Amino acid sequence: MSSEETKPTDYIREAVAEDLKNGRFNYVRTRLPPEPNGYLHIGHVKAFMIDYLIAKENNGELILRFDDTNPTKEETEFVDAIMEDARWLGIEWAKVTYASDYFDELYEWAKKLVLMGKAYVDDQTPEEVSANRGTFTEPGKNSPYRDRSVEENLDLLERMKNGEFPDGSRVLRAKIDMAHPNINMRDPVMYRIIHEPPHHRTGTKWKIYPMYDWAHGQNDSMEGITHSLCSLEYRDHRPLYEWFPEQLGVFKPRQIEFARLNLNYTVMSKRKLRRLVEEGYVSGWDDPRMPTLRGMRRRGYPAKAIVDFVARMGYSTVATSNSGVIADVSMLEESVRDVLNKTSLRRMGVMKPLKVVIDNYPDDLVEEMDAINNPEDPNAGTRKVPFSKVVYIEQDDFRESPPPKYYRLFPGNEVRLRYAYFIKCTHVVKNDAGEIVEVHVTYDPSTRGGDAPDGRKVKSTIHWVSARHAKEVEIRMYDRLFIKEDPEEGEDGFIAALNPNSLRILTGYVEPSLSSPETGSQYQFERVGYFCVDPDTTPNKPVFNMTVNLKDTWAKIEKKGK
RNA sequence: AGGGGCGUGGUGCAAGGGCAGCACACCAGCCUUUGGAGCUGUGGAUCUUGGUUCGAAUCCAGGCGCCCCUGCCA
Repeated sequence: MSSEETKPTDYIREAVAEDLKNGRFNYVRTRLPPEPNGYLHIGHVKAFMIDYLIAKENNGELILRFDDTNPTKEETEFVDAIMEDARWLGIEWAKVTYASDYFDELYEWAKKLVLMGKAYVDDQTPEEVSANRGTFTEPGKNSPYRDRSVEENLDLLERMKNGEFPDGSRVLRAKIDMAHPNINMRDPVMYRIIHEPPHHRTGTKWKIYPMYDWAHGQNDSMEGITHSLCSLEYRDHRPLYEWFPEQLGVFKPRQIEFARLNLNYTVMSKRKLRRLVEEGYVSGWDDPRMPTLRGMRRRGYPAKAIVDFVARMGYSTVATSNSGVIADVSMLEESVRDVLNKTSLRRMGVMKPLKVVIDNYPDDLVEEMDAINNPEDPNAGTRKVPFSKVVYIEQDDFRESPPPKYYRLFPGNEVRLRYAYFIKCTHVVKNDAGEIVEVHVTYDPSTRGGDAPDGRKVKSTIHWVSARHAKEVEIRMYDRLFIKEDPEEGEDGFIAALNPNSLRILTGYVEPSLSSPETGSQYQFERVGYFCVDPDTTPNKPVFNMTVNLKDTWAKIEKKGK
């Protein structure tokens, strides 16, 4: 119906449609192959969404298959975490499988290859294997064990499997072409020996484990995956991906690659994220500054915003950096604002309080002002906000001597306190250090609610909180984690590029309707930004995370003036 | 250097022989009880050289540039 509903199209969807049309496949099945060794981050979402959507749009199904082929790296805890994050995004799958489910069958297929003379056991040391692989410009050398008899290969492979040989002593290799210009085709390793630790699912049953190229493609085939979507760096593996099922005479899925998603001002590599956590630069994997889904969720990014962002980004085969593309975080932030603007309840909260005394307001009077909960959503209704003689306003909303184009409060100027009254500044009170501690104003009683009966206008409306009704809260203001657009460059460079001000903790005041907020709930603090209630909240002390600020036109003007 | 991939405003994507368009960013204005939201408008791009063609971002050739590949990681 609306233009938003027009189906996005791209070369991947086109390829799938074509395969269906010309009969290469008569159904669609995709797979999500995360390795359970880390938490999901925004970069993963791109792959998750295309796999999910391609299946969904074609009435097909998605299989979530954990790629657990290396017991030295994988942990069960990540299996649950990955599923939880994927569900949060709204991804649905037909079933969950594990590469390890297919270890037996895969082993049979390997023996078949040995029988065909297409695979052999190599006794070279890892160093020899590496040295004999050749270089980009020189061909590799055949292993001296390359032409063993089928019987010997079968026997050795069986004994490898049974744990008769130590780690690293032998591997099973595909027999392809040691002179192939594509290094992946130079007799790639299929199985290596790993005794410890036990596998998280198969325990100590296996002493050999399949390599990615051997396991992944064959698992795709076994599961009847039609479209195996992966990132650009696997382009070079495609000949091998196709070679195995070709030899075996089994079902051949189609692999299609796309550019990975990176964001500027952040790092995405597992290793670097881990360092941030382990060395305490952030509070954990769910630190609101992390590009992990857990971090973004805690920060208050709606799943929909992340999904929208990735959809807006599109798919391509452009490789700007690290097999992918570097998106501008402002696009993500705009998606977040887009969603939150429509859904968030408005509240008033003061981040950096400045005391304002309304000299002509009765000392003990308290009035209840009507405030709109969400101008974007009439159904959200209104609420009462208490008003009294002393209020807090934002320090930024007052200047003793206003710069050009400053419309807010300054001596002699009249502004509106949102939903309350017009006030006019008369004078300020300073402490010994010369800092302004109180601003004195008078109010116009006829402007209750915020409109002047005489029709006069004010150029500015500012937010406020009644001092005696205010609830003190902790406010965590976030900024980008890194000061450099590309902190990835260099090994240690990213630590040096950390933004020292990525977290600032403030003590602010919020209106009483927020005195015991529910963890996870989201609000817009008017004129400031979107905030969500952090799990660190206690009944005594609510903690708010700034999800994203509102666009700040004044800040822009001011910056330009300097 | 060998193989593979890719070059469209600042960023991310469209257009696939026929007026280079969208989103974000940027700039100007309108509107406003959020300097928010919304609305209107401006500026800015086809890596380069040559070829094919009435016509090229698109097809061809050369050049240049960027990304990936020499794990018993995925």
